[in-house]
Amino acid sequence: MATARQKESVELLKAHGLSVTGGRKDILNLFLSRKGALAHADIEKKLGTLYDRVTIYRTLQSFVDKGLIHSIPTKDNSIRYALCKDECASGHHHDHHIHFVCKRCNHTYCLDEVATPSVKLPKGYTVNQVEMVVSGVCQSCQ
Amino acid sequence: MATARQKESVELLKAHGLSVTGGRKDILNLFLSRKGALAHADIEKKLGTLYDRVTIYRTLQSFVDKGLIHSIPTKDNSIRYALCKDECASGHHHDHHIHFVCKRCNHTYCLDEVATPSVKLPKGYTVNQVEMVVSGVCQSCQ
DNA sequence: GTAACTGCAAAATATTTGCATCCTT
DNA sequence: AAGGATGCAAATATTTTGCAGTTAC
Repeated sequence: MATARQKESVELLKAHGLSVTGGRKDILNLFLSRKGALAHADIEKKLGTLYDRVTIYRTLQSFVDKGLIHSIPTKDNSIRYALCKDECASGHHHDHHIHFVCKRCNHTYCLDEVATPSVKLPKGYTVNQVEMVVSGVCQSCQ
Repeated sequence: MATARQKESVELLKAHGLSVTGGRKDILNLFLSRKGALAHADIEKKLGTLYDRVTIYRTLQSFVDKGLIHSIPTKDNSIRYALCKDECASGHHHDHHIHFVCKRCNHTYCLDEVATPSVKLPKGYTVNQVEMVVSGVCQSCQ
């Protein structure tokens, strides 16, 4: 299992044009193992002092640039990131799914099975991207 | 005009249980005059050194607490605030409208006339609040 | 071997807290 | 007069930048 994940993360990194290093594997594994979004602070907490805080910043930025993860808008000044699905190309994020934030456990999930509903805007607006964040109580916390 | 707005802001503050001070009137007037959302940094820029940065933080927090403004989730760690409509009670925000962020001018608007579409979540999720942020090009920037 | 990644130090920025003073009610 | 708002100083936290050493390819 751990080995399978190791292989998966290496493949993912390569597929996105990122060189494979220990830090990147570890951080990517966090995303792969934990089905949910992670903020910079979460990653720092999980990995302890294994890597420098700066490295985590730069790693997350590279991941976003190469389309491996996407950021989720929040109301609390702590951007959360989640793995992209295959449709996300480098620098071109298609977040067609909605995000769910649980008020109890504070986890953020990508609900890939729920598509973003379409919106009709007033005349004159060009729509480029739609973000939807739903908050409430998740399955595990009911 | 300026007088009318003065009166309006005083009324609004009182109606929300906030004591009326110069700083609060000035900050609220910014929201009333500029039809769009403001981040902390915007306010600081507009008001110069008139008020301490700390005062702006605390003022915005009071406004949110009392239901005068609401925060809009962003992807860039700079929370933006916008005036609430009447439905927003103290500590109880009903943001039934969607938000629009223009990629050109970077302004954020509340599109009050566009209701948030309803979403159907998988079994087990309780929906509490729905946030929708659309990015694209606004009317003025077309 | 070269380009890219990393850690460390430090700068720049953002946010919070405590306290004394002043203002609103 | 009393409670709350403000300014200032300072503590904390967050993010960015530069550079030298190391590593992936």
